[in-house]
Formats: sequence, C-alpha cells, structure tokens
Amino acid sequence: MVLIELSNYSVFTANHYREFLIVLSALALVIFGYLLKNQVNTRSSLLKRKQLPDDEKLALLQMSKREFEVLAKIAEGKSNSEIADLLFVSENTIKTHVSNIFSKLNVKRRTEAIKQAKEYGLL
Amino acid sequence: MVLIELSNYSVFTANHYREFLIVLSALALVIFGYLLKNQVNTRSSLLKRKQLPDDEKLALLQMSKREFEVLAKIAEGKSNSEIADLLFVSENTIKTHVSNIFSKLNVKRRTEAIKQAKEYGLL
DNA sequence: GATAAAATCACCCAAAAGTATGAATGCCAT
DNA sequence: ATGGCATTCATACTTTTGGGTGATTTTATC
Repeated sequence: MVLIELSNYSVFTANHYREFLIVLSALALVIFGYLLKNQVNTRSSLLKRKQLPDDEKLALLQMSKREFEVLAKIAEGKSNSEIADLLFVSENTIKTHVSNIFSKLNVKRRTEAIKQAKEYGLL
Repeated sequence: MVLIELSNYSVFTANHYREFLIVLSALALVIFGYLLKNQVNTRSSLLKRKQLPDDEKLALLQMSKREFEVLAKIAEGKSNSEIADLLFVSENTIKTHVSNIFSKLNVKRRTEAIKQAKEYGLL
C-alpha cells in the first residue's frame, strides 16, 4: 500500500521524466504483486511443513506423541535400531511403537506407513 | 507488458476519473505480478511432480527405466513380491533391481531410497 | 490414591528385505 | 558380429522387520 501511494505520488509530480516514472511505477507494482504472492506461498508452505504433531489429527487416529516421533523417524529413512538410539530407548520398544503405528494407520509396512501418513497430512 | 501499456494509456487519457484510473491501474499491476508468480510456481511444481522418468535425471544417476519403475513401486509402499507380480517378473529379479537402486542412490534401505529419490526430484 | 493411558522392555517366531555372486538372454550400436 | 548394457533369474546367506504376548514402570487425570 505504501508502494502504491508512492507510485501515484511519482505520477503526480510529473516533470519531463513523466513517462519514465510511470514505467518505473508500473514495474514496482508488478514486482510488489510478485513478492506478495511469494510471501503468501512461503507462509502457507511453512504451515504445511511444520513437523509438530498436529494434535487434532493425532487424536483422530488415537496416535500418541511418542508414536508420532517414531513415525517421523521412519519417514526419514531410519531403521528401528537407529531410532532406538536417537530416542534413547531399546529397539524392542521401537518395535512395539512401530506395530502400534501400523495398526492405527491400517498398514503392514513402513513404506506404506510413510505414504499413508502423508495422505493424512501428518508429515 | 500489454497490461502495463494499457495502464499507462489510461493515465494519459486522464479526465475527471484520473485518480480512480490510476488506482485501478496500480491494482491491476499488482494483481498481474501476483498472478505471474502464481504461474511460475505452478509450472515449476508441475515439473517436479510429473511421475514420468526424467531421462536427464535418470541418466545422471545411471538409473535404467526398469529400475525407476521399481523405485516408484517402492514409494507406493509395495513389497518386493507385490512389485514382482505387478511387473510380471520373479521376486529375485526385483531384489536385484532394488539392490542396484540402493547403490545408485547411495542408500541402504527402501525408506531411505524414497527420501533420497524425492530429494533428487525423481518422485 | 485409584484408574487409565502411555511408554518401556523382553522373548520368540515368521516373513520380508537386503547382500553377494554367478549366469543366461536379448537388444542395440559401432 | 561383437562388445556393452539392461533385464532376467537363481542360490545361499545375513539382517531387518513385523506379529504376538505378556509384563513393568511412568505419567496424567479424576
């Protein structure tokens, strides 16, 4: 809006650079619109990409925070033992979580879980 | 550009609607820039999302068409035997392809392969 | 403080995935 | 026609994953 006002001002104080200023203003306005859309996109993609467990969605799927953490690691390509190390628990524990994740997502394999979680907008 | 010219023309044929026209032009220019960025985004995301094997990228990774087919199935959450059935070959063949895919993507697991392939823009 | 849900872990078994090696076939381009 | 590449398949072996069951401990909630 400030840019718009400024552009219009330039037009009004027209001297022999009038045409030049008009083109310049037009350009500025186009760039402004371009950047505006850029900003809009950036914000919305940030919202989509947040790694935080969306409480509502997790609740719908009856999935706990811990299970979501494990799910995220699976999607990062981590193995059960790697996840165990990262979360400082035993591999058996991770296996339990993974099994529970599968039944809640209604899948049989981790690759399916990744696909399904993305469809649910969890990842 | 046509829009810009049009806007400038409006300014020159100024009557008592002058200010109104200027604001209108400005608005049009902003919208134009906004839509421009929109178009740019759409085109680039289409490029990224097409499921067809991008010959250039595949060539860079030395990956064959068949290997890419298998990779796509992996990303769909399919097991080796399911992929074998879908492509009408033996599971052993799929295992061979999968191993080759892993070494070319420089990963050790199918979940990692999915992640890596997406980073390379293959999926 | 009782109850419920979440998180932890173990053990066993089975299935799937992954590694290594070797080999046969078909296709394409020089 | 032949050398290289892609595709196919097999066998043997190891590792990872997944299923089922049961149990202990934390944590939160009423």
